[in-house]
Amino acid sequence: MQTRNTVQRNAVLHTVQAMKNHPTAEEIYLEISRIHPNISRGTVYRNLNFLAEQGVIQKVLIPDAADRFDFNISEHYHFKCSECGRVFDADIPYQRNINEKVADKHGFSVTGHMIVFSGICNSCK
Amino acid sequence: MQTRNTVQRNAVLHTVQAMKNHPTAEEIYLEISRIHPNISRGTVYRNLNFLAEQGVIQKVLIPDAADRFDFNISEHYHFKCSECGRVFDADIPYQRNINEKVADKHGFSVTGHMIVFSGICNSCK
DNA sequence: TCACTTATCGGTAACGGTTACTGATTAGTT
DNA sequence: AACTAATCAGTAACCGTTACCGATAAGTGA
Repeated sequence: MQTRNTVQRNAVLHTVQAMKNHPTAEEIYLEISRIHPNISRGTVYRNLNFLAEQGVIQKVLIPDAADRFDFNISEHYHFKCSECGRVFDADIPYQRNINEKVADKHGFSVTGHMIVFSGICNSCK
Repeated sequence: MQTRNTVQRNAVLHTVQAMKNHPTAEEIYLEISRIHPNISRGTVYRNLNFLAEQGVIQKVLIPDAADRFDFNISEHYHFKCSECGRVFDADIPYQRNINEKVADKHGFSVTGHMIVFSGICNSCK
């Protein structure tokens, strides 16, 4: 199956790369709509998942909230403000060793982990 | 506001404490239905949230899946099998220090964090 | 022991976020 | 330029969960 370079797909990619605030699919849709008023939510969702699948962007799963999308595809963690709901990067080193600890303890084959911190962000306190 | 000791609330509590597999609300509902066939899903959800709010049980948020409920209210981590979707405890020490690292780095007031490991469980590999 | 109040109930509708379906387009090949 | 199938816009359906409603029953106080 060949993949195509559509204006919609490019718009989704460039919008994610331009928005550096871990936007939700809806926020990305609203942003793109300003330039492509006819784009469909379904198209945005489809391409976000496609691009994340390809590894060009990253899908960030936030508990109890809509998924976020990140131009930064490196392994890193996030902080969610319980007041305003905004998501920020948590710049601490990736804890690669804890994967092995869990693997050793339980025998699972551990492929990765995610960490989400919670608390109050600077502008909320 | 007084709180009441209803048969439904007790059934929800005891069922969570009896099921040690991080059940979802639906699984708890199905289990209780065997003894209380008329209980409503809404009642199960309401009481699960109530009991979690009280700290009697723990709500475990799993990305991209239904919430789980845990009789074990201590701080601990979880592993989700990407094959069968089951959730297991990940018995490694609670990393209390990383909260401070994030707080120091960003200035946020960090109240906690969650870690979810992913990979393949023993019965799936 | 019996009202009385109101927390909680069962049943169902609505919600938010996301995916699946449809027939119509359109990108990339030949 | 013609062709084919990936992708589109639009909309319906999905899943997990919460909100609503009139009915029920748990705990008080007389």
